[in-house]
Amino acid sequence: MKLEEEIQQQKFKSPVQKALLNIIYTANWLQNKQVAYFKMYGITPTQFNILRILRGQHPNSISATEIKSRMLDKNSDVSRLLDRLTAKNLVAKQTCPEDRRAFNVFITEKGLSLLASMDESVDENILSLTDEQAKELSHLLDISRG
Amino acid sequence: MKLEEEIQQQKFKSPVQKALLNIIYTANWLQNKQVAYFKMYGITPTQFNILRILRGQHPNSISATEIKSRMLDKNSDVSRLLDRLTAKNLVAKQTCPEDRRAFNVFITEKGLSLLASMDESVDENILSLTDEQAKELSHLLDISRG
DNA sequence: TAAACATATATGTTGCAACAAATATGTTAA
DNA sequence: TTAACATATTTGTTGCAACATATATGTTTA
Repeated sequence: MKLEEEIQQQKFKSPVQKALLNIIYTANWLQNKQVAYFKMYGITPTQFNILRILRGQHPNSISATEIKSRMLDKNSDVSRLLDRLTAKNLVAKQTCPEDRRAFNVFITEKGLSLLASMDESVDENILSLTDEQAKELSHLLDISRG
Repeated sequence: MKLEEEIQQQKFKSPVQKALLNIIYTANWLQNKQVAYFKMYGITPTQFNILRILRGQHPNSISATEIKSRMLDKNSDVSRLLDRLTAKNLVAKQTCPEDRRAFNVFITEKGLSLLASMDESVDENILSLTDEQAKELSHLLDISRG
């Protein structure tokens, strides 16, 4: 279904404005699907993003600042997000001996097995794109951010 | 800057998964820019979306349900969003005589002049795309939602 | 070495978002 | 015509998000 039909608007100021609305519309659509899926596992898409970042480092740990620099939403309140993940025993922290302001954060066994229990291919099955189309889309998005 | 650099991740499971992350990343990036801009006018991007929908109907009015069907985020809590806009006197409601469950919502003069005072071309200047690229991007996004 | 600055993280506050359920009105069909 | 269902919107509740500011530690430089 085209954007025009999804938001019942036939005319746009320009192709660029239409693309902007389309990005936001598509991201909301995606987000809503992801929220529904991740809810079955008791986490949010943002929390999933953090778990996946930490799994990439496993068995090493990284600081909250480094997590933030790798996150999809650079505005996230990492501190309290980690609190919630810690409360669920999905991640753990130790104060960093070299820099006592910082914490080393790592994913727990429980976090790893949560990820393992999830069908992460959902991620790929949500979007109806061929590899070629996906590459072109990523390229245009990269360009669009200047 | 490419997604790889933005989130410091070099490898992805597939081009499709990378495109998914890129959509979310770009939408967050966009959203953060818009929030900053609209804040100068005391509204949020979602509220702006509603005002623009209502301006498109002016001087007619539409119901909350119809507003929702035209919104970018189909999950919005339209009821309370309209409360907030009403409190700011940017929109107004009257109970609909034909269907007393519904309200007719319309934009006020104050709402119209707020929109007029804003430089709405920001919308178009945020994204660095040519018209051709924008069209191709919209097309790929339309496809991706299946 | 002490003051100024930078960095890492936490917290107080306010308001918005999400979910479920309620209310109120309208429509349909036995 | 009344019970069952559908639709339009509101509201209670809970928790998260955003913003500014605080705290604590580390680094630099006069």
